Amino acid sequence: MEERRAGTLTFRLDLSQPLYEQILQQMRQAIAKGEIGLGEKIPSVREMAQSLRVNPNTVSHAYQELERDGLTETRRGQGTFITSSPEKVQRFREELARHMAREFVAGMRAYGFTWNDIARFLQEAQGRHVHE
Amino acid sequence: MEERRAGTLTFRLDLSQPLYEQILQQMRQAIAKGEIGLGEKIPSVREMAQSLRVNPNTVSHAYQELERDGLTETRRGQGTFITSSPEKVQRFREELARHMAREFVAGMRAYGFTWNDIARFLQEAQGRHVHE
DNA sequence: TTGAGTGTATCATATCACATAATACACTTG
DNA sequence: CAAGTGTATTATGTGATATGATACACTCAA
Repeated sequence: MEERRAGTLTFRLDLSQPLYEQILQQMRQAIAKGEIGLGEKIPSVREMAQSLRVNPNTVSHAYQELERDGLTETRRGQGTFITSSPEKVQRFREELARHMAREFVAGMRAYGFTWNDIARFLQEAQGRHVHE
Repeated sequence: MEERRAGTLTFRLDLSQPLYEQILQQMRQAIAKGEIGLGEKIPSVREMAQSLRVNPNTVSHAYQELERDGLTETRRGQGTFITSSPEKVQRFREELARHMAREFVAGMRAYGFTWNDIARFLQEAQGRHVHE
């Protein structure tokens, strides 16, 4: 429920999930939405840890996952930077979306829902948002 | 990866999730799909534990969640039975589907995907299944 | 060259969820 | 009464997570 700022980013952390997972996901979302520019430097592990009031190891864990995602590059002695390759971000977004969609459809089918059911509940869920 | 049988049911358990969660989900799915008849008795805690080669406490944990779902009724000294109310099963299915759809749409939007994106990836995911 | 700031690695410690094991209790039925 | 129900309790063990304290290799500006 509480907001914590780190540079231009804002984080919401709670106890429902591992901290490093929450940091990781919110960083992924910020990158995917272009809220951090390509090639931009993100706060250092120690800075981020202090801003979020979290242990540096926890931030480091999240940063290492980001690099495995291909979303960041770390330069020893310099810091961690968003990848300057739009293709890598795009690839991440597509793989993620495909994964989420597959999981959702498979999950619904495991409970016996047909494609028509799925479409119906999605329409209902969409109603809660502005159509873009 | 391994299949374990308990009465008419078949379970697949691994180490990727808590055991009680896997038992719970697969029971929910069996009930939602009508693979267990309304009012039917399900294996006792000890039976199920032996069939699945799992601790009775673990099975008990799953059974108690099932009752919280409104999917089963427990009669002390007799056993655990699927609810005989079709409405309760229907209600569970609807609430579950609504929840899954909302979570999915919200998750996709958190990464900046529009409704058109969502529809596109869903079509792609659907292609992996038979249209019913 | 030095010092401050990078990411990273390694200990130790603590907590929590999960699973198991062993018992025990209240209840129902044959 | 005996066997089979679900449930509760206590103890033990394990793994993931988080913290804290240090240390190391690297880069860059002063």
